Amino acid sequence: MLTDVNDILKKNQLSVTDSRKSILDLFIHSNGALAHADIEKQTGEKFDRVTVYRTLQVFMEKGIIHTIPTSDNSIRYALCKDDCTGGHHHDNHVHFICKICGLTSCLDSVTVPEVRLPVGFRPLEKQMIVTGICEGCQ
Amino acid sequence: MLTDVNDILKKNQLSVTDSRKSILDLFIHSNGALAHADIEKQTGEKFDRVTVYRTLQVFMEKGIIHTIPTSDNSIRYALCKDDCTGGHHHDNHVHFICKICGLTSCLDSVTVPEVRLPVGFRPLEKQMIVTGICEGCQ
DNA sequence: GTAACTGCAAAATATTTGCATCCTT
DNA sequence: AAGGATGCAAATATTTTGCAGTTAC
Repeated sequence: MLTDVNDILKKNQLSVTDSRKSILDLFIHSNGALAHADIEKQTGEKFDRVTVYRTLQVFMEKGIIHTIPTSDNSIRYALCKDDCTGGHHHDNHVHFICKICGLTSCLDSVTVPEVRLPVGFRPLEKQMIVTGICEGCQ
Repeated sequence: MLTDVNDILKKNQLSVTDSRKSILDLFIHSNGALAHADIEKQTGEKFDRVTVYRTLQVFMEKGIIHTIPTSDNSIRYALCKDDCTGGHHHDNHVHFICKICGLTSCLDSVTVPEVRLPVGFRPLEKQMIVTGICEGCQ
């Protein structure tokens, strides 16, 4: 997996700018998923709120990050693996949300199991979110 | 399962009011999950937006409804089964979202499968959301 | 009658859009 | 130099809060 932000941006035909570098770097060095607010704070509010929105949007379109929906309306974003390109997400891993510290992590080693749907429903993508208590909060 | 709105409200120690009756009735007679906006429209905008917020909140606290998170930030609500009481949700069914018509349904007959998490993660609840094409849109 | 619920107004928050300026290539 | 990205201002949308009047019990 590419870890140099410049390479990742170039590979995705994005011009290399300050905000994109910083935000991408944040994702690479963070061990959990990030909410919009986290990104603003952790970049020291150096970038305009609007820039953060647009950067996240572009990263989503390019398949660099994906969203993790949560039941409390707070969307979080996390890095995709290499095989997610051009908005086609194959993130077949389980997401874990800690009830105590709120840490939202991708359990890359845990694949979402298959399920058998009732007749008439054709599945295309599946997501699984487990909430509980994480390593650090035990 | 109780289907009379008055009974459900009383059983949950809620006073029986117009808005609560109408909104609960909506849930009972709708075959998919509802977003805030759906509820406003389908009640003919008879109730204040704020009342809808507060009603949903109370229904959530009482375990009458639960949320279904979606990746596009649009939370939807659906009726809980009987065994969800006092905010403790045991909705172990899979949720399905149709890519075409947007219908969000609870597949009550499909249970969320077990997964084995890495050491250190203690699971408490799990959710599974499958997106695809529903019966009507095939 | 009293406590709880509603609607209105308004505050607070979140998201989107347009446009002039600046930066990357 | 040209196209794209950013920041600012402002429009729009969403959610929350306070309070006075109304309704359920």
